Amino acid sequence: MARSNRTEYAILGLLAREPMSGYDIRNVAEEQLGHFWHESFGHIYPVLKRLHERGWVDKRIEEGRGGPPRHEYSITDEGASALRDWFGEPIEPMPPRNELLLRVFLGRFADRDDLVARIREYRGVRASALARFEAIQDQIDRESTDHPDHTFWMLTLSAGVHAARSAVAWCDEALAELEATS
Amino acid sequence: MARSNRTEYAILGLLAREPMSGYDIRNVAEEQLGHFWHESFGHIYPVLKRLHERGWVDKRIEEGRGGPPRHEYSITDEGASALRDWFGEPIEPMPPRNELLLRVFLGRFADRDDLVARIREYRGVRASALARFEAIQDQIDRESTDHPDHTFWMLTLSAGVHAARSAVAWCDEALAELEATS
DNA sequence: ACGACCATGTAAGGGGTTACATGATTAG
DNA sequence: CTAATCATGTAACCCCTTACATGGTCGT
Repeated sequence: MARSNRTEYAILGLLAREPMSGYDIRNVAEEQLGHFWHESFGHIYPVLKRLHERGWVDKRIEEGRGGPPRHEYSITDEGASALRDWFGEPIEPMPPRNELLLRVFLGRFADRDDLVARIREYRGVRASALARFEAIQDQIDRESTDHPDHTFWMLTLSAGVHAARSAVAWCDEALAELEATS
Repeated sequence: MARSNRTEYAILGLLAREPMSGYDIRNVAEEQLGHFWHESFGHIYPVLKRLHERGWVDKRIEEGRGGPPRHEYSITDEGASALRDWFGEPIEPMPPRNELLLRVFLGRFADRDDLVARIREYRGVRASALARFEAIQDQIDRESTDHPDHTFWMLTLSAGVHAARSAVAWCDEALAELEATS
């Protein structure tokens, strides 16, 4: 039941870096956390409200700028302390749900061509992710080696590279196997 | 909104292998799909009911055996056809949610020791998974090379091995990095 | 004029987990 | 005697996504 709310801490963490609006949070999440995290508007706004009620974030409203007023949120001391505590807690693993592997496992009931097509699709996605990660690695290394987040960015990128490389390797192995025994 | 119901096909696929009860499905899922898929009782029973109403599975009730009667489900022709169709559909990727990487990304706000502890925990989990997968690979190769599912089992296991190996490699890299700049 | 971007939020609803309720059989 | 296994199912509940509602500004 408890199912700790990971979105709360994701948002809190982003606000620890700099004050932002819900809209900004969404964009930052997409651009910078995109390969390992996701947040949608429909969830961000209610969570932000909750965080505010709890006193973990402050809210400042920018009025008079056409369209709805912008709500800028910033982390409070209480929020920062909650964030620090969170890092101390063990991570409860998510129950796995890998649909590609489910299909492969049940592959006996599939048309061989369908199976191959799915793996090829997946290989394409992962190969282009790999190229993207490597490009960003180069870029960050050229531009911002002294940023306080540098080490952490590089580590998450490296995780992406490792995962994508092994995914591509597995796809190649699987495709070879399935095409050999076609 | 659609959000195709992956549980339906997981269950259907297991019933395609052999007729089973909800209880059996849970056990098979845990033992054989455990490393890439998960199902809980609270979800299996309602889905099974839905599948039956839709005519994708048949139900046979074994009465008089102490405790609640056992419901044995088997796939119908309609169900088998729906399953085959499913393999033809592209896989809609799940939005990613990797809490360890989220924490690493926000690592600037963490105690270094907490971060290291989380990565070590994760490394332990993945390293023991790796050992388990390799043991099962050996076992299957010794015992059931002629099983109709052999190729597919080996492919899912190999995916597990690839993923676990790359996870362990990343952890070692990350730990070295974090301990060097402590 | 039109689309992209800025910006907030609500409503509906599905998918899935956990806890609860119930109870017989079997192995140690 | 007790714990594990067999076996079904419901209720509560949360997390999160998608779709909808609304509208101003800016670039082309």
